Amino acid sequence: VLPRAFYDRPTLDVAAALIGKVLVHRGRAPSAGIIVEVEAYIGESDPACHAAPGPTKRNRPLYGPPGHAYVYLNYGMHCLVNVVTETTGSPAAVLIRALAPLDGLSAMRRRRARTLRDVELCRGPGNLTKAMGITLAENGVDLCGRRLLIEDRWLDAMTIGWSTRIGIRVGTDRVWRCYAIDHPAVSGPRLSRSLSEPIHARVRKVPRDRRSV
DNA sequence: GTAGTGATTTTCT
DNA sequence: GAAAATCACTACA
Repeated sequence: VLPRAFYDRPTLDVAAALIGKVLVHRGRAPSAGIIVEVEAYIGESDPACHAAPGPTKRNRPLYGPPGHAYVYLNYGMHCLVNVVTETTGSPAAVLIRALAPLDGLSAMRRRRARTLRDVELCRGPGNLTKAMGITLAENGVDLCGRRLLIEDRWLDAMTIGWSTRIGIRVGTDRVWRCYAIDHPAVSGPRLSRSLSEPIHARVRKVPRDRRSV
């Protein structure tokens, strides 16, 4: 299980290191999935970060200690889960956007739809919380506890790439989306080897010091 | 595969 | 009262 020190670092480092780690929810019906896509939201100067207006009741977990969950309701119907990074008082987090399902697939189908293929179960930030059974009840929980946590398992290496963040109207200039290249469970437009020019012109290879697994 | 549209509720102004 | 870090559905190529 990742210790608090893992989250107590620059957010982009945490984002890159999360790809290939395993999100585990031990709820009523335990489930787990490999993280394949994340986005960083950093500080009050980031217009897309919920800390942009300064401290409010809603964004309180962002200002709290690292290694806690920040779950909120988006568009009135989807729960989105973030992991809080950086030291107390420094509001930043990494949004989990997609997982490759690993354990508890039948529970995921029960919570979503029985007909879905494996790679569709946790593709998209709203979809993954539904599949994993993560709700507003998990807002603020300590990821160093036993209910909701992230594990470092012995898994195959993944090649990661970066792009601009998707699904937002502001702050689209920052290249803070990190994902496993060519993984079918990644949401949104994905790189295709068949295209001579990548869909995301801003995708680049990750620097050696940001490479994970 | 892409494009358009509506659901729905919390938060903050 | 507007906006929001989305999704599923439809139509169409």
